[in-house]
Amino acid sequence: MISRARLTSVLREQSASKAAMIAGRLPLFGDMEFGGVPMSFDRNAEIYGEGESADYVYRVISGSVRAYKVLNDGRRQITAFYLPGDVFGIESGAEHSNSAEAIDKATILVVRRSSVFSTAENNGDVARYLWSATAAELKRSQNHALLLIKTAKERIAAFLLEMAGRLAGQSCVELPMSRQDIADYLGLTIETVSRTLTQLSERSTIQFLGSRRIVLRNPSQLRALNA
Amino acid sequence: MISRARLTSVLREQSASKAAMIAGRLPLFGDMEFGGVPMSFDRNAEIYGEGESADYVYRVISGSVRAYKVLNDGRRQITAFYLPGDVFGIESGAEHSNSAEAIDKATILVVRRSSVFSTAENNGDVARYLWSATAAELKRSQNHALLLIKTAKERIAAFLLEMAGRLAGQSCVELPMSRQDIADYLGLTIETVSRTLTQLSERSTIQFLGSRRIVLRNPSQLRALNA
DNA sequence: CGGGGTCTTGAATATCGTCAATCGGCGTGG
DNA sequence: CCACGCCGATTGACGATATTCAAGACCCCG
Repeated sequence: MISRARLTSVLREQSASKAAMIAGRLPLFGDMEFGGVPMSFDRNAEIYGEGESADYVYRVISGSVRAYKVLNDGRRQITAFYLPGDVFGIESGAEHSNSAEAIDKATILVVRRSSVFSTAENNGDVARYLWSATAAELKRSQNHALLLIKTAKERIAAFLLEMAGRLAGQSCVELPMSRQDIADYLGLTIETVSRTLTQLSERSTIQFLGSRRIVLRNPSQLRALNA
Repeated sequence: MISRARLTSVLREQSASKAAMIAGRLPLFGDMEFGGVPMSFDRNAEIYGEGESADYVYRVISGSVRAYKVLNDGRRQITAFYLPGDVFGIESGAEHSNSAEAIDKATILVVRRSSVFSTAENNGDVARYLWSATAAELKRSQNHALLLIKTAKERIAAFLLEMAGRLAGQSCVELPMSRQDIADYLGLTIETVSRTLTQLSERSTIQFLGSRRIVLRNPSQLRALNA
């Protein structure tokens, strides 16, 4: 994993030389580009921690990311999974309100917050983007809360449908995250997740091609579960 | 309840005469005022519904409000309670992403969205306020999701502490909402809420002065539960 | 007083969690 | 190339917590 000290120095360097702008031409959102640096994170490497100063904004280039909060006794609630193309880490305040880690080896575009914010001062489109991105997160969060009042079967069904939609799937979904990650996202235990998936497989609603490769044989059956 | 047609006509009238601006002088947020109208809503009256056009922004003057989403089988998740001073109904998109109802007889300041938005175009402070209000909602929503993975006792404790804090309490909290509202906020049943409150009362962590008036006898005990 | 809604309480059940053992894939090293 | 060991996933038996169904108490308002 690349330390935060290293990140700072990389960005300082880049800012001086504008090397990345010349080389990369990577837009942060839409077609808007702010001269960020693509960085590589190892599996399980921390990208930022809850309470840390929110000095950067991120975009997934490849791989996947989990954002989460933890209770003092260790229980973890994953608030979101971010997949290639997703922007995350935008904060209105000074600090990150949750933590983020790479799920697998991931490449993340890292952009200075100040670079985005100062542009937003004069550019209404950028300001609106920041707001609408936050509003979209809010919607997702509220739908996530709605998930957490459902039964285990319903939560799993909703999860599979969400992932199938976002992974722009062929007929087959390749999940990047472990059973523990799924459990912590859905507010269940790893055992309940496993058992429920097994049940769905027995009813041939889904089919396993390895524990993380899943074919949705009967999506409408899943949708029916999706109260 | 005042119908939406009536609301529209009230606001059109007001907009022409500016009567409310002269009479009311009611700021929407901070000291920013946009010429809204105070309106009265009966107990359980709908303020807006999920999916409706988000043409207005609201601020509680007196009384209290619940915002919620429902699953198609009727299960309801209350996403937030709004108390006097709280602003709600701000949307980045065109539609409301949840519904809102008055919990008790409430007076709500209703402001045209277009009036706020057009100001935000030229006024960075207003634009920033809109964004930071959405970001604050996002934080609350994520903490709410964190609530939903806790045990019943922990959820009740967190709820009591939250309400005690927001109701600017003396030693005594006067809850405006029913047990059913609490249950739907915490993802529990009404019976579990009732039983858990009874337990806390038996251990004299709290004391009842009527079913909705509660004294927090031992807040630190509640905080200890608040994992 | 009486009635309707809200709240509480009780007993039985169901769902999910816990604890524990086993399986299975995969990479490493002999 | 095969054996071992590790980590993740599955499965089973049991238990705890919250739900369900049902009855009764309380309280406010007419």
